[in-house]
Amino acid sequence: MPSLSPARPARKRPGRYHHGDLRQSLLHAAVRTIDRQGVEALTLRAVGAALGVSRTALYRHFADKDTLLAAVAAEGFRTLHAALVGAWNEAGRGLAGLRAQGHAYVTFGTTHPSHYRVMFGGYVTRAEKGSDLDVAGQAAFMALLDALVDLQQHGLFRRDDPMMQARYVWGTVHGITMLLMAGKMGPEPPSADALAEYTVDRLIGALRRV
Amino acid sequence: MPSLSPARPARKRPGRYHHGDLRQSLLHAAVRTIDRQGVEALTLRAVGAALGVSRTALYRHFADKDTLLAAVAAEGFRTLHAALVGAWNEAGRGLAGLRAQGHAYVTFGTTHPSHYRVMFGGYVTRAEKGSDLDVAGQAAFMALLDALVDLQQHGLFRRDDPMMQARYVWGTVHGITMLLMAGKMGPEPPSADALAEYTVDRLIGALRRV
DNA sequence: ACCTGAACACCGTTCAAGT
DNA sequence: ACCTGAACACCGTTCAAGT
Repeated sequence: MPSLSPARPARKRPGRYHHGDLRQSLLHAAVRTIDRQGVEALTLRAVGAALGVSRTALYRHFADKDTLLAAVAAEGFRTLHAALVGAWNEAGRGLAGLRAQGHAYVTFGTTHPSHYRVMFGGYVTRAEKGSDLDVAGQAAFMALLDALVDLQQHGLFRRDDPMMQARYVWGTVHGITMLLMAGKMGPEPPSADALAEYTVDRLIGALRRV
Repeated sequence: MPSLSPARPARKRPGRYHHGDLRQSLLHAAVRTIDRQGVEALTLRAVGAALGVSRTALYRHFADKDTLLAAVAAEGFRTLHAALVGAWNEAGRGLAGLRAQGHAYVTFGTTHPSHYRVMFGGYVTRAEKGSDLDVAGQAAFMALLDALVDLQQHGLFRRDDPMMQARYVWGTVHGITMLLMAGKMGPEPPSADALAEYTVDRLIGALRRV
């Protein structure tokens, strides 16, 4: 599982010419900046400066700012995917597995709000089909879809179109997570856990075999 | 119901000194630009130019760009509020009323994607309590909350915390709307109406009195 | 291959000055 | 009260040049 709050990436030693693994360092530096100051505040100049590298060095590794953000989003989806698969298996699959996925999803969002906003905030405008980002996003979605199919096959969930079920569940946890992060859950918002608990309860009620 | 796609706002007559209702015109010009080119592409310079006015004239009416966007978001919430109240009443309240609200919500988002993104995309960073934006957002939320309380009182919905129910329902339709708008509903996404229909069906199933 | 520094075409915002 | 024009401190991106 890729780390989302990496240790400080190495600065270039002033004398040396090559940085080393600049691409990976650029990614980490961008993530750090976003985590601390938000997506809007991210400037390529600051990223370069944090690594002791010129502001144009980045263009050797990313076509532009959008591509850098796409890489951040892809990393986020990979981490989310790992969290969902882990939750499902560690909870022993079944209804408990889906509950665990629901909690894992909300927790991922609230503990990595900046990553989450890059993933879903529309900052990445060109998500080409087959791209790293596209593949990572699909994989995360599949972790949920697989769980729902499993529940259907065990006769626990209603047997309608699994894709439609997955869209519904994903939309629900996504919306809850977004509103919670945006502070739009009212003046005295419930905790992330309480909200996730209520959400999972209702979701299961909505999809249970009748 | 305030219009979200206003007619072209009047340009200043070159000779004249005063523009007239500049504040309203600025707002309309901003909305037009956002609808056509997205939030990222909105520049104060372009807004001024569209009205035949200097780019700093805006600062007489809005403290800064953030305040302008907050006004756009507030206008969006007022329109959404009107749509939700209208849907509820025109459908004759009850379960049909809630179904209509669900459709109205998704329709509002998909037909005004740019507005929707300003409202929920985190572009407005300072939503002060008691501000125009805050009040408009609360009012829209109340339209949903009122509907749920009504359904509870008629014995149709389970009698748990109405606020929690409202958060859940809002989160669900919000998430569905966002993912649909962002093109994250898969390679062959269902129509907005089909998605809204499925969503409303499941929501009612989740909240029905047992 | 990889990095640099100057340059270009943009931004939001401030401010003294005009009417 | 309302608007202007120049100026300031920023951006992302390009490109010829260096190692």
